[in-house]
Amino acid sequence: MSPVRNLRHINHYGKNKGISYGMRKVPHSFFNRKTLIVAKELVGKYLVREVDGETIREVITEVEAYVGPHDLACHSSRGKTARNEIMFREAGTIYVYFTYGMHWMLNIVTEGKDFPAAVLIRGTEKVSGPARLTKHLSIDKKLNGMKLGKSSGLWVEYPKASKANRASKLRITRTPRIGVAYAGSGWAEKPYRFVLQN
DNA sequence: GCAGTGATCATA
DNA sequence: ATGATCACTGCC
Repeated sequence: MSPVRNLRHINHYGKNKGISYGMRKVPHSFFNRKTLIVAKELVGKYLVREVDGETIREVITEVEAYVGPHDLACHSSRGKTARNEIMFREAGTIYVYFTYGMHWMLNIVTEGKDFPAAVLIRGTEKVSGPARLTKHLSIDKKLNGMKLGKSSGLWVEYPKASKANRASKLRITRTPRIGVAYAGSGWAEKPYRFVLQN
């Protein structure tokens, strides 16, 4: 059984009624680490959305790291603004912003308070593309500034340790980030996008 | 290949 | 106040 099939099996196991047997919530401390580490480790974990009594639980397949104010592709690279002040908050805070007049982007704040960095969630097993993902999961500005957890109805889970998932090795590839060609000094080319291979 | 669509931000 | 931009998508 391939690693991904193994994860899908676990996903299916805990699916209905919002129950998550064998799953554990990722603590906020998970996000209070270097953004590249957080990004890479988010791939293969489960994004959980609880809204209107329904629970959606899907494997995260694609993310990008925006590593701090020195990163010229990062919103915080030109100082604090009304929009990006969320990025200066504690790790595990949800940063949702609006772009192109119609799309919501989902990010999770990383690293220490007052260090503005985040991971953009770009896709799950069911949907690819950051704007399609937020539409699929009913994510918009109402979540902006909330923390991951029951109160926001959005969090991340991972399978409890077991022989099955300890044996699974995820195949993750790294590429440059999408849509950041404007970023100078080599930041556009940095391989900060992490994708789970099928 | 590019239109759509409007908040956000820099400039003034 | 104004104009350019935009961590995108879908249709041509």
